Amino acid sequence: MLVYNSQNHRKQELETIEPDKVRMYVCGPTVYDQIHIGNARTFLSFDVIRRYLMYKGYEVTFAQNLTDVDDKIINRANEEGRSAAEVAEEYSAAFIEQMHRFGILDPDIRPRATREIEAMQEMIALLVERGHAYATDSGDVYFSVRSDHNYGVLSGRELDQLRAGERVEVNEEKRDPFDFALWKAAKPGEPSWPSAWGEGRPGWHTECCAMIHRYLGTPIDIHGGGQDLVFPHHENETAQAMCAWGTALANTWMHTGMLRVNGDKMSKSLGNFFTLQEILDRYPADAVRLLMLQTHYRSSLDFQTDQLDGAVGTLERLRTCVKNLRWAAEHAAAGDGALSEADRALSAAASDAQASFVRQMDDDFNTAGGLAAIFELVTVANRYLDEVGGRTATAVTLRAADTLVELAEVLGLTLEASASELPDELVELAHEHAGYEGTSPDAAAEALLAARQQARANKDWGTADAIRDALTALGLVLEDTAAGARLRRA
RNA sequence: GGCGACGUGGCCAAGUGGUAAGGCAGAGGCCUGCAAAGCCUUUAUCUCCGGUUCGAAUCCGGACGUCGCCUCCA
Repeated sequence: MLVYNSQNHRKQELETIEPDKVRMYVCGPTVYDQIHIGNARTFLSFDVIRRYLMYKGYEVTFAQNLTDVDDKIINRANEEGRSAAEVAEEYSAAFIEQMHRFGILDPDIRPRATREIEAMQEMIALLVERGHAYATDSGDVYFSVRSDHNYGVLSGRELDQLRAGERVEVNEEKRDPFDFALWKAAKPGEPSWPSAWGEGRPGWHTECCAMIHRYLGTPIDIHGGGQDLVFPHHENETAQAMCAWGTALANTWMHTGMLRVNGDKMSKSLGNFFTLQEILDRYPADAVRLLMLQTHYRSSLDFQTDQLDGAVGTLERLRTCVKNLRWAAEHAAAGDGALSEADRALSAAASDAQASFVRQMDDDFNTAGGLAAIFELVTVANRYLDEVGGRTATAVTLRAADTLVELAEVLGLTLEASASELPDELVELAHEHAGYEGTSPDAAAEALLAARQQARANKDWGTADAIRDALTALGLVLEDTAAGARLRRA
């Protein structure tokens, strides 16, 4: 399978360090606020990438950090008059909760910066020892970009070019304006840890690097993040790894495209800033997922809320198709076992969908193409149900349903909810309309459907519609199919 | 100023050399007592110009336009 490596701008055959194993790391959030849908898009992309690698049979070890000590956290804590640890804890929990809501699989390893101080200090000490970092009188430790002749390899930048149009941060202690902090001396009241360079805390670029080294070993197969992290974050990470351990940090760098909202860059000043929580409060997680996956992960994604309304219906179409297939298989008239031409066509379509899905996803995780493969099977399946009526071939029909469910699952989309129970109100309703005397909602439903069928047979449309309207009021949809009437949740 | 991405039907979006996937929305039709679900039909030569080629949305050059990064933003 081909994977685009943003370090050399090429799609390359994925060759893992260990056979059939993938070690991957994706930069997690700085936990100072609710994450927004731009963050969510990145995490979703890597969730699907991970799921697909597993689907292909790789044993994936996935690590993602929580940056729980940082300027932004400290600022927020100061504004709110509480400790940085409290702020970090609140938003760490919120992040994990929202990831669960969004259907993102938990990482195998979720290190937190504040618990990895020792590993970071070891790395910093090594960099100082090798002449790639230096401590200042203030107690900061900086990485010396000029000491690394490879600096810029990831982002394709050169220090001197950067300098041309760049305003320079005034800091007389730095040897070069682009030197970045590995360790920051603590100011009063800030969280800090003792070190050889005095009380302080780690710099952002240092965290990921040290955690990767400790938990996954370097190099890893895939390192991911948003495109905006290429420079300076990932550039700095790879520079540290190379200088500290003499190894690349990652063989493949993957970066997701930025998300915009209704045509504009998402920003608080424009008022188009959405948190994941807000969106998931308004729309089903799978609809958001479906919409995002219709765009390739490397493209910028214009997030439009009116498209989201459409995605809700699209998702329903997928689920309805699976339900209809299952229903048809259950209610199929017994046949002689021979497959008709239509049966064989459906069977072939299921195979084709599977093959096409893999072909698309093998090409740098083309989820839009993968979805197209799924929809093509949906269309064929619906046509099949339309044509054969009640004479479906059970095995073939179930296989089509299974294929849809399986492929969608690779994308993290759930097409079949666990069977939900019918509401108790049906009993009362059945008593009223059908003279039902029992207590089982299921039996009540059957009685109601039977009563309505009788009314329809008598052309008593008023009664038939009254029953259907009452069911609708309970959130149930009644559908008349070739094989009889059926109930489903709205 | 430097680095990079992109410009495909009303909207979104796949597609990197052989005559344009898919989704949403719209229109017409079919099925239905009416619905629901679904089916069928219907809308593009790919920003523009030039070049390479038997042949380009796809390669090269140019123009116009949009966007991202270069500020510890996924």
